[in-house]
Amino acid sequence: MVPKRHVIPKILVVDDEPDAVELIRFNLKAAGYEVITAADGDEALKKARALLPDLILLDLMLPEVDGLEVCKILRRDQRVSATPIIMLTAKAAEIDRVLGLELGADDYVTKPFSPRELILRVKRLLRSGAAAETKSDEITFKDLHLDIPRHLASVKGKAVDLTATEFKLLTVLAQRRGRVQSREQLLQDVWEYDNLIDTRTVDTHMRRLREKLGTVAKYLDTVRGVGYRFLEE
Amino acid sequence: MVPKRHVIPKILVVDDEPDAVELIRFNLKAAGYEVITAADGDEALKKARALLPDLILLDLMLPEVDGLEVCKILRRDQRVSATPIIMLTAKAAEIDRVLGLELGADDYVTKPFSPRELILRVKRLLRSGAAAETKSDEITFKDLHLDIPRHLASVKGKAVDLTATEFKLLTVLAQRRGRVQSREQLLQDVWEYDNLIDTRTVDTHMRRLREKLGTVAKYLDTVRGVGYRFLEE
DNA sequence: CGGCATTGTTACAGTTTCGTGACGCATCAT
DNA sequence: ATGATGCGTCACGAAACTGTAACAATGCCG
Repeated sequence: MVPKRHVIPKILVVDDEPDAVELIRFNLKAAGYEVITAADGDEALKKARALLPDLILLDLMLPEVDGLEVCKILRRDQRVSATPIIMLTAKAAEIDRVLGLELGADDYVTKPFSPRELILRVKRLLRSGAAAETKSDEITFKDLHLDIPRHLASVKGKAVDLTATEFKLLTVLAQRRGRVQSREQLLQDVWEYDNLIDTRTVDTHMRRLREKLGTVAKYLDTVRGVGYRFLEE
Repeated sequence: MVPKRHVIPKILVVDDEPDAVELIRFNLKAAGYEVITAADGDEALKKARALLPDLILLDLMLPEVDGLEVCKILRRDQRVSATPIIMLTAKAAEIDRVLGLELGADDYVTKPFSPRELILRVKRLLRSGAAAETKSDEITFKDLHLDIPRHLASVKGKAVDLTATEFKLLTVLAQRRGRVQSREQLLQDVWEYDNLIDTRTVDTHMRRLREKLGTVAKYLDTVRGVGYRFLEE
């Protein structure tokens, strides 16, 4: 499903300005990544498909096929649709425009950027591994399937009837798979701003979820004294 | 936990020209920052690691270990790799600027600079929250791996089940690797303002940690009459 | 070697935290 | 209206965690 990760993360840098490419290459290599480059959209598409990089740094302004187009095409390609993409743009204002187009980049960096900032974003996206997956509007993990826009949950293909709150709680946990969420955090994200709610309420909803989820319940893990998490394995 | 930002941002100024240092110190203090200084590369490295400043002002030309080298070394050190660095350089030459940036500085200022300009850049970097948000959320050292957001500890890749307190204690020690922490200090950082607790409690938790950590236990070092530390080698 | 201070170890009781079932209230379609 | 459904809170018991004290072991000083 998700393309396998390389031991040394492989990063495809797509930019037509040689200076920028070299600066990025230097820093990524120093940070321990393998770097491949492409100077235009066609080359980018070819290399992305052939070499299956773990992450793509994509300049917005490219000759021929521009960055937006490349991004869209990549997102439609099964093999690379899950690969995180960081967009490079010259102007902060462009980000708004890009966001408006909803084309599924995972992060944005405006030029000029500090290498440290870039590396940090790269690290973050690579670490979150499931980056693309968590952004998508469906989540499948083990026996569980969540279709977020349709508000449908199923275990082993069998629909499970969840209330709105239960669904949202499960979604938040599944999207942050592996990471512990405190009750406060969950209240904020699931119940939104309603700080008047008792933290123990979360427990009750967890219980109801567990009850309904059958075999999936064992992935709903309590971390005593901290919060809850959706197990990764 | 992530090393917390100091309430008053602490800035390390590294320069071997006393006049320049004083000028900077005066202006930073006037702007409400705490200032510490180092006159050469070795001192800079030591202080950066021991005092964990929120930002570093680093002169490019230093006796012994020069600024570039210091920058490189700091970037490799997990504890300070996320600390923003501003390079100070006497030469306006573009070459130096690029070199500095490639080595991971976040900004640069050419001498002579106006105090106002310097303060503005300092503020910008501190504000960008870069420091806080980017401090590493995992720690790997020898056989030990700590993933803080996931609340996972593992030794040689095998998960170790730690309670909330144990996890936090270990995290604090690992983050301050090499430095001895007094029991009082640990109580403050791990137990947070709960000064009613007996210092011997720390001992008990250390024991529990050692028991659970197997081969890593040998890095949990007792400094008789002082406290505990996580050994560096 | 002996005495003192400090730390390691063990056991245990008190406390905290969590899962669970029950309850009352609000909403809503019938 | 009324019954069903969802939600938030509460109370209780079980289990896990934590702090402390008491004792053993160790290091340190002369």
